[in-house]
Amino acid sequence: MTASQVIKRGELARRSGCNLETIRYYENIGLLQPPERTASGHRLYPPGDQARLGFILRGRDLGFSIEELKSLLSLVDSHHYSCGEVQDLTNNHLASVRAKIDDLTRLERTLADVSAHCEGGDVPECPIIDTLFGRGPVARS
Amino acid sequence: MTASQVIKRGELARRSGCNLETIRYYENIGLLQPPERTASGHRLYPPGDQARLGFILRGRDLGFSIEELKSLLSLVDSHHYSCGEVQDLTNNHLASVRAKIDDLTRLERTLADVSAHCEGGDVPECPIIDTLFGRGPVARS
DNA sequence: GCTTGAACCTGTAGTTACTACAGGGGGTAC
DNA sequence: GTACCCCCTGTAGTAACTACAGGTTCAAGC
Repeated sequence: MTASQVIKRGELARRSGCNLETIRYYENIGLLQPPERTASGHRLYPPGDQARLGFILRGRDLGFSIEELKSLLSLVDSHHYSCGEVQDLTNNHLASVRAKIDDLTRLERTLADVSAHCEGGDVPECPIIDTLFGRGPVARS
Repeated sequence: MTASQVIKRGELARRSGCNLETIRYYENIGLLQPPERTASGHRLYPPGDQARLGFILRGRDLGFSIEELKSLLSLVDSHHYSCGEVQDLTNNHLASVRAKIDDLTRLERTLADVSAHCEGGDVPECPIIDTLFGRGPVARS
């Protein structure tokens, strides 16, 4: 961990693949601590901050919300979290992902069903439009 | 279609199950036409408007975006749409729903995997945290 | 030493699809 | 007449960014 590992915002964005503005946004909402600055005000990120941003980005990739990540990071910051607490948060999140998949799967079946009833082509009657007007075979859930 | 079928916004909200404010929102963004008003400015919705709101709500239930519904409604309003155009819009939407399901399913597998590696309990080492820090077995996609 | 251009700084507005609120007017029942 | 609900308007808040305007600062080349 030498001084050469301290980088500015642009370089952090490049290395992490994160949008430049998003880094500032994460600082504004308290997900990233305000880093040290140069005399002229440029932000300087040590390796610890780089790892923390990586944590956040992987968490977002896994669909954790900002609030969930705040909870996870405050556990990490406390240095005395238990594996059970982390697993609870993860399992709650997993349950909501599964619920979303179920919703979308039902949606997909309905859409496929309604589209299958449609002959396409140039006719001016359309069972999809009928469905949306509540006249068709597929009702609003 | 008698005059008694003309209703005010609150009644339309109750009958449709739509939030009161949402009706005004749909008018603001051009999904619903500005209705007739009483002398004192209260909105009056005839059955046609009630059916149109039903169309919009069923469309939203099926996951169509506001922009997609604008396209569908402008087809309907043109009175010379073809079934094929409607089916194209529906199939595009269906494809994006399926893509979302695929994304979430991959997510679900990763989360289930990472949670399964975690023993829970009071130990201070956690494979979920390790994963998020990029030290674990599950990499960022 | 000077110039150029990229990188950085700030605050603010836009995105989606609503939802909620403040502050006021209208309608009706008692 | 007064209580109370409904309706009106404009505006701000939500999630998670992204983009922009308008202004410094840095680093390289001459």
